[in-house]
Amino acid sequence: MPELPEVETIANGLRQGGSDGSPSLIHQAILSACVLWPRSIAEPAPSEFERRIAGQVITAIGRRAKYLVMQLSQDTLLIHLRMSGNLLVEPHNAEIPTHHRLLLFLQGGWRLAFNDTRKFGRAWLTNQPDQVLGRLGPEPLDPAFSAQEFYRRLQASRRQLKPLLLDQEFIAGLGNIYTDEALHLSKLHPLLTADQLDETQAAVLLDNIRRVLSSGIRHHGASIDWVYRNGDFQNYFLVYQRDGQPCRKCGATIQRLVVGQRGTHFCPVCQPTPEGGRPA
DNA sequence: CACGAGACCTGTTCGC
DNA sequence: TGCGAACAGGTCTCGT
Repeated sequence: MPELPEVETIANGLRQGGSDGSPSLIHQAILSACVLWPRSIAEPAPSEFERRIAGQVITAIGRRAKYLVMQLSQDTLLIHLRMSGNLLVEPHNAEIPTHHRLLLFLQGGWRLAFNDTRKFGRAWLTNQPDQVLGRLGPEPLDPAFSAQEFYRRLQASRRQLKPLLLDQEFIAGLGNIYTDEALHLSKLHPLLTADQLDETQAAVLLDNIRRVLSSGIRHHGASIDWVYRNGDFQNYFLVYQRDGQPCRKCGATIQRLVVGQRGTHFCPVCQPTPEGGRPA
């Protein structure tokens, strides 16, 4: 489910508290933890995770790329939601749903639950978060990340734009939805290679990456199926999962192809096939 | 270096 | 209705 805007929305919700009366998690103490699916804990071992997190206080909640970052009094708790993860604040004694993988029991009768149907998500409890986050590329919404720097990085690669933008070491936080949307707004075919872009196209692409991410955040993310249903950005998709439907810009039929084993959606008229490329 | 396939998982949807 | 295939917001590892 979650790309950058969805994780940002979740982090904001945990920081601010919910409309259902659930509290902000800032300054809350974690009384105890219960690991329900051991492989959801990347490090340390589940038993040590439970022992070590107990008694720590949540001091800050933020996001880096698609990672939720919870600063605790001694350690940092990192959570990556991967395909189907979600975080929920619930009454501590509520019935435990099937796909809950980790529970953190808090003061005041509440618990933080990590729910993850497909079990791809992971949590790290560490005092060296950079060992997990260190390889990530630039944060796209960071104003210090310049168009010139983005162009320089594109020039250094011969990879196709779609898989390159999904590579978290190249730029951190984009996923399948926002990549397809940003390429469409930029009128760039997903199979163009990075070094084919000129400086102007690079600047336009970065601008549109920021535009779709900001719009996604403004709409509290996208809710496509049963997983995460807080946002409505899905109502504004221009290409993602719109194959067979008319392009909202030109009326041509949106196409789908598979690139790097990911469904890829684009308008064949707005985003013409690159020179020498294979037609879609 | 770049790419493709397979793993990791469960659930929903689609075609016959 | 049943049943298998295809597909899903992500990332890692291995082979070519």
